[in-house]
Amino acid sequence: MEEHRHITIYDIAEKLNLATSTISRALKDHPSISDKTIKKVKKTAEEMGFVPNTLAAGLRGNKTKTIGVLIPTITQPFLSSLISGIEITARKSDYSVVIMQSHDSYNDEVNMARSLFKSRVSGVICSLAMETKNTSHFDQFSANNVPLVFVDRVPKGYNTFRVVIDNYAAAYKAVKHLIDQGCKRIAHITTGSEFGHLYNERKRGYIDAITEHGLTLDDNLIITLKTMTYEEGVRASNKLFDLKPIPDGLFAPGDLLAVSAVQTAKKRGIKVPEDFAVIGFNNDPISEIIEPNISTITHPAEKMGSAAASIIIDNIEKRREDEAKEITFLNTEVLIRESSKKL
Amino acid sequence: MEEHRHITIYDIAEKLNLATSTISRALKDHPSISDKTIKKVKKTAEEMGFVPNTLAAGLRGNKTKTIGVLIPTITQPFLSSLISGIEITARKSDYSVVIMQSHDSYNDEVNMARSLFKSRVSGVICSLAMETKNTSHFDQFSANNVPLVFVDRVPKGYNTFRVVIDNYAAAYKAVKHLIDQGCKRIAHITTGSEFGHLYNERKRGYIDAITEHGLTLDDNLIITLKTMTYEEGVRASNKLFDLKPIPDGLFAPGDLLAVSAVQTAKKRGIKVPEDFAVIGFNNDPISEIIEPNISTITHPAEKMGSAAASIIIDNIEKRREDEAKEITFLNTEVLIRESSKKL
DNA sequence: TAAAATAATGCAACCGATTGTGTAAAGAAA
DNA sequence: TTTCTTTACACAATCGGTTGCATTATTTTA
Repeated sequence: MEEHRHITIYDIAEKLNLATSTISRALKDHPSISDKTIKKVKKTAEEMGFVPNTLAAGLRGNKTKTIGVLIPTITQPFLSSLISGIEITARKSDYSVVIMQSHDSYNDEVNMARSLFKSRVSGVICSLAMETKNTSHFDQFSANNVPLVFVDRVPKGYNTFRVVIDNYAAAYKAVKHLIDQGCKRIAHITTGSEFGHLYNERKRGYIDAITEHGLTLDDNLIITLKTMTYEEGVRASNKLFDLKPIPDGLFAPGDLLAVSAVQTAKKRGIKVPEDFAVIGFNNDPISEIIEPNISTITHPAEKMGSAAASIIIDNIEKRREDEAKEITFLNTEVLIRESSKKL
Repeated sequence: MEEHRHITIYDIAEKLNLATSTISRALKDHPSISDKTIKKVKKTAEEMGFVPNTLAAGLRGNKTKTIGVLIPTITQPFLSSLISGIEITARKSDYSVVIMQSHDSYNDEVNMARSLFKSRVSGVICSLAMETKNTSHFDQFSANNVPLVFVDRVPKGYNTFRVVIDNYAAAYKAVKHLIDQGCKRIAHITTGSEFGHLYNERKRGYIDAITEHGLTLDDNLIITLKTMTYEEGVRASNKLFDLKPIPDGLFAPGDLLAVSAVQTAKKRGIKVPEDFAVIGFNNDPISEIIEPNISTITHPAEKMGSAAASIIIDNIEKRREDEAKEITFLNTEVLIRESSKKL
């Protein structure tokens, strides 16, 4: 295991009595280099164990073939699938993926954005931290022509690419499904977030579905949580089950919450779905394992990651015009399983 | 959103009538620069919006402050927690983390290792692909003094850092616990892997615990699976439940398998833990949500990631001697929950 | 066969920060 | 005041590919 210096194109050039420019071009099949030379150079490079130095190339060309990913956390099924999609797509075009977790902290997000910028990433994919209200820390990317794609948790009124689902429509579909199953008093769990936010959109979908189908909106059936943890879900569920006539349905904007509701119901002897139908959101792995397994809304995490990565790459390679920062909507579907199937 | 060229130390140097070397040193508080100059330089850099170019620094110093992570997939709770630990620790020392997924493919792993090497990562953390028998594709790192840490799925007889748990001991403890609960015919699910592999170590622990406590080893109680999916787990469980006297306990080397067994048991009217006690492995989130919740072995994923990252960083910053490529063992504990509590 | 056109390769600047060495300026000791 | 130290900064090479332009070799056309 002796340490040996990296082989460079200079070494190859010297050995073959050629110029480094020729080596550089030969290695990437430049048309102005003869086939004979190309073959010879590649063979020698191989023999000498040449490994191109990405840094040098990146410095010269000011592009790093690296995508920065800035998300709240990677230990959530949705987000880890998202990254998986990004990574797979990036890799196909030989891009690397660097990950940073904001842990939903605004300050961390700001610092990490800076850090990504410093490392000259070729593009950035971001799902905003919960705390983030202001997105000016992303201006550095736009100002320097670094493609930026927001995914899932996107800012409003910021002119960049966005890859999202239609949260309003998805929520509407979910609630509509419960109504179709005969539910009359449908509860909802949400989180206090400003207008336009994903959870707010879902809430809007819930409200509209209720009112547009002749049901009455009951504020007592809407529980607002600060954090969407399992424990909080249990608290919320208990609150709902303490109501005089308990609700007969629940639209939870996340599967973990749905699970907590189902389990709390079971503990209190409330039958799911007969007495209490539940539909979640995301199609997390757990939703199909729990018993009864949970109806949910599919959330194409991996596809979203893939789409985001494609936008970045196409934009860099200029296969796509970068005039319009369009929004990409991906499809969601109602996945009916046991927890909501009354009929 | 006009595009503006990046500000460099040359720009600062020109503005202040100083040499770039002075700027460079001033920015990092070099002792040979006067405080006055340092202050002036930093202020100007700030004003001009200077962002250091990591690439240039990396090229010059041949170090990138980047840790490459090469793992089978990130969508497994254990591995995403591992990455989380790596990222958090790396970030504290201002290191970036690039992720690649081998998807348990040997070829992908080889290519990705190359790719990481090309991008001159400062260190590599790897959990081996299932397919991987041969680790020569990691020689390039050792040969060039790039610290390499294997985590969890580590190769045998390869002189690098390793961060692992004692799989043998953990399995032994798990089975011992079942025995303590009164189990006599304990089943085990495993996968066909060579000697020294993690699953094999767990199997060894299982076998020794059985034999050393006066129980008889029964080959029919050991099911070997190709892949450790939920569906395969159901198949394995059904096989076990088809035996004349069914086993009265199961040590599953993963929580998903344990869950599949518990649920299959319930479907067949077998009571858990009364008729069939189950203990899993990893302490995946699902294990404490499922009902009955599953006893398991804690697997300190995030700590392992943290430890691995620390080894890399300490090694680079030479805070640690890099002579001995020691093995770091992290603790595991038996987490007793409902699925195994007979007493 | 000379001139023109094309192909193949070389030269050298460049990307931006780092750092060993050299030098001028300022202060201390003689 | 002169000499010796420090202190503070400048010079210039370096990391390793990349690329515009110049030059030489080869082939085609006149």
